Amino acid sequence: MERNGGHYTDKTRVLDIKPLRTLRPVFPSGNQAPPFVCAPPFGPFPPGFSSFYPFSSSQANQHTPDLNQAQYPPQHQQPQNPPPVYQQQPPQHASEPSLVTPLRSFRSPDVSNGNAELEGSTVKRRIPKKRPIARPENMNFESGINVADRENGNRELVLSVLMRFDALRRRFAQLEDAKEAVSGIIKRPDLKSGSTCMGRGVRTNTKKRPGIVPGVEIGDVFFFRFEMCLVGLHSPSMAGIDYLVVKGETEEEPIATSIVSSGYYDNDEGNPDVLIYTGQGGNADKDKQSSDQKLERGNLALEKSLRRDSAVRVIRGLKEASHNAKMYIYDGLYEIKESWVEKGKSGHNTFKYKLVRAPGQPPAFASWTAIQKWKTGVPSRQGLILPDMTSGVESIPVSLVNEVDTDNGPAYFTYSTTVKYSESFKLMQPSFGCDCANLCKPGNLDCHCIRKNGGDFPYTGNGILVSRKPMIYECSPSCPCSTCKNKVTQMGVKVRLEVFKSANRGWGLRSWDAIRAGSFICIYVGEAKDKSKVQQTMANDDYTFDTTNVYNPFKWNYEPGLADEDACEEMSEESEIPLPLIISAKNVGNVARFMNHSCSPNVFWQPVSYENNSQLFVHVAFFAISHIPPMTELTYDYGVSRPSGTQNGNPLYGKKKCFCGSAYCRGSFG
DNA sequence: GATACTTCAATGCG
DNA sequence: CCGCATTGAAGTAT
Repeated sequence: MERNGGHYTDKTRVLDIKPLRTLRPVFPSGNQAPPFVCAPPFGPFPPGFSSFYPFSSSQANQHTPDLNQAQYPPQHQQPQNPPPVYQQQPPQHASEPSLVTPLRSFRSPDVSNGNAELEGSTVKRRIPKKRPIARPENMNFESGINVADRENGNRELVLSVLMRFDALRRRFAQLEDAKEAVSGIIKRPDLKSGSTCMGRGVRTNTKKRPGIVPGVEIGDVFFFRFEMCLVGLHSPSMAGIDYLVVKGETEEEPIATSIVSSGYYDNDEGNPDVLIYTGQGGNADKDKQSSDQKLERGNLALEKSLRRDSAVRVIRGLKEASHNAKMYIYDGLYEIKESWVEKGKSGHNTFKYKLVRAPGQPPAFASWTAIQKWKTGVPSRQGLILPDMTSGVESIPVSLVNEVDTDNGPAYFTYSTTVKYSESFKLMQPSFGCDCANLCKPGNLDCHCIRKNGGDFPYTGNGILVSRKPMIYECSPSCPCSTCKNKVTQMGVKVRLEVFKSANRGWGLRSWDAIRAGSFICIYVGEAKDKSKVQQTMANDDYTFDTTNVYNPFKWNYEPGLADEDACEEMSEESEIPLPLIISAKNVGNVARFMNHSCSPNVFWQPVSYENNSQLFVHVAFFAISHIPPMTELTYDYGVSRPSGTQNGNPLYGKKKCFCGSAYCRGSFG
């Protein structure tokens, strides 16, 4: 039950800066990509690292020691006056050619080997394929998860399993999308990925148990039933009741461990701590009439749990009214208070169970219901300063909220959704889009834009990024493919965000909506400049994104050893930008300027380029690393600025003290 | 151990 | 945007 706010490392020791463990230059020479060794794919997570921290400000305040802000001013903060005025800037169009001066060129893509190379990028990132064809008989796949950890997990492992599942699922979805409908085999990428992970031992908490599951935290969100199977939260792939047979006084009897409430039956919306749950079975099937439910299996288990006062885990299935997003949120332990039999809609008997949430648990489902109400405006969000700090520039409002002190907003800046390019970014060469008629179909290798991505369509059908890459090429506004899905980062923010005052790190960014792994969040807006032509002091400003920083590499993509197709070669995931780019959001920016640093981030940045008016632009786009529960602060790794030329393999230290609170905190950043 | 059965999934089609 | 049919895999029961 310990959330990250409750357990801080001793910040007085921050001065004693540790070496940055796995830091590597972002442009390593040679083929040094580490072989996959089954470490957690995205930097280790501390066992208690966390997730859902709804209404965190008040809770955090209770537990957070004074972190001596006078001595270590929070990152990112500008002088607080004058009062905030969020002047909006009209969307920038091609009518301002002098401002929209593009980047230097890319070499025309080398389509022959399916790999677009950037000019000025001297390092060829392709890693020679060493793996044999990934067939079960000649594969020697090891999950890297030992027997003990597979039985009883931990936070790090749970997050790792979820990431590996979803990376594989996205890849299967990508492969399916690319096939013609006739030969498409992978109709259910979730099942395919899930059963692959099961078979290869990419799972944890296989020991079934009632109560707490190690590494799974209240408020965790899931988007597929299989995700809950793999981490041992709820093992049936479809059924709603999970149970376990234990020794009773006289004979063996089942007790319930967890239930999924999909909202299929009517739920009492009144009190989020109470759940009336309907037993299983009795439903009409294609060759079966509906019938009375029987006191067996899950129904019997719930009855026995009631007798034994044994609490069950409850997972709430949620459907957001606005769009079709279905998801699950783990809402902790409930006690079964009573049971009865009731006539269902079909006139047959159904079992009913009244469950009441155990006290003392952090809110999860209750927070979600509260957020749904905020969206209607009644009651309004507590601590609201501005309902939309973008003044309508974003299609979805961005709230400005302060629940911790009297600060009424960050310093003045101009909100914009488009990057301003300075004169120094002249394209040396024109660039071309594709000539697809209506939309660019995945798998269509005649599409120039798809070929620039190495033959892969970078996003799944619902706009989720499949893999990290040195560069993503999107279709451009001037491509004729008007309804094309390869324009994800050009369509603006799609999640309901809020800028909030954090307890110890100034303003931060978080989302009212749950965010799926791989979802686009926003781009980094500001004034883009060639760093080599800018004074050093400018580059050191707060509110600056610097692509030349040294970033901690991490593994996010699917593992070729898990995908059962042989064509995959392991590509570098690390970003590759053709010139030292800095983006200053000091005067002009968007929500990205409020995202804080963390050494265990939940967001990564990815270079994305697309052409406009025959000129190529590079953007820094942010995507979710893992599923992010509502109200969890969004953070990315700021990296460490590179001292000019004097690196010599010595560990690099950031200039700012880090307050991310992660057990894997490097101590500094920036 | 094989195999049948159960199951509040997820998708795509009309 | 929906209702419906289709396909589905783990775990349990036989």
